[in-house]
Amino acid sequence: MRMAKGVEWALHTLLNLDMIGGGPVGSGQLAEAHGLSASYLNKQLQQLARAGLVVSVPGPRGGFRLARPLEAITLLDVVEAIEGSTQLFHCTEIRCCGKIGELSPPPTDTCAVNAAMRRAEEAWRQALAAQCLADIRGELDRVPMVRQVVRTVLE
Amino acid sequence: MRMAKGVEWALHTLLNLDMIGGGPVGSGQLAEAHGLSASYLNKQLQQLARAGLVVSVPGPRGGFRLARPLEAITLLDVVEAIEGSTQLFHCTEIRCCGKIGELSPPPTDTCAVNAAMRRAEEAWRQALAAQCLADIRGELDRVPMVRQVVRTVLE
DNA sequence: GGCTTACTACTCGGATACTGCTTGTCCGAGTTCAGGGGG
DNA sequence: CCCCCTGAACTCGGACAAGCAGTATCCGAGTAGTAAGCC
Repeated sequence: MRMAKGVEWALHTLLNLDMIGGGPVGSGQLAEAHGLSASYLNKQLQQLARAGLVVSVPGPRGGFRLARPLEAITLLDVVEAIEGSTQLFHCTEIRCCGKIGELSPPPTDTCAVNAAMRRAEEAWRQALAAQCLADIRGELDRVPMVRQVVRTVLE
Repeated sequence: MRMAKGVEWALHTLLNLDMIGGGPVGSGQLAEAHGLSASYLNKQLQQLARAGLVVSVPGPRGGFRLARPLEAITLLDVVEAIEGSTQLFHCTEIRCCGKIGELSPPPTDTCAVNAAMRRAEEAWRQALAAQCLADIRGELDRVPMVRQVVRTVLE
């Protein structure tokens, strides 16, 4: 049970896009900034574009730019954009299978195991939604040099 | 990012082991109760045994039985026993790679992105640790028939 | 009749294949820009 | 001198492989129970 590596890539890339300002930046440059695979990062950026977090500009001098300020992008937005779903536990209703399932009456309520796992996941989702990327940028700005470095690398 | 199916199997099996009472039950019977693969369920039970949630009894009339009451087994115990780790996000320190990494000074603090994800996961872990299997059994007992069915199936 | 002993059947336990998803790569569609030619 | 047209280069976008963790299976090690043989 590991989160896709693309989430980490997307988070850092979104932060970089914010520091550079408004102009679109190509996936090649963004990948080079952190030594990533350009094609694969491009794939993740397409996911972000579909989710409405970035907008893609085709053609030369094109690339990706933020669709909205970091204050309006939560960790949950990014995780859902990349992973597609934040549901960790998938109930297969095994309580209805096998000998126990045959002898038991068809259940009317939701599975208690499923409900308990859902409660825990909801706490995770809320914690993800409570943190926006602007908060992380705030921590990054404690070292003032990083902003300078990003602008130098991405021109 | 899906939780392993074995977690669901383990949770239902632990609940069944509690309803049956004290005697050890073989993985074959436990699997048949929910129409699962006996060999694979056995593998999960071994993980639970290593984690100290159940004790294994070898030989004929052997099997598995609970190592402690359901009040002392949390959802976190089960998830960690099966998954091995509850760390979803793995920071690969890409901030130190590529052009940005070369130009930036070696960081002293922990990655801000990593810290934010850890905070969210901690909320999940706490929600898992706050729920014990006895709570789930309490919900199951609302339908009094299930206890009867389990005892009939597992003899 | 009671004890010992060998055997059998049944269980866990770990080593061994298979499957699906994450990861990674490649090439085509579309667009902007530049340069040359014509009016 | 200005406008139009053609070409090229660069970008995104989706289709196509490789690697790995989760899934599933099988067979061997060990033990309790049983039944036969012996004292």
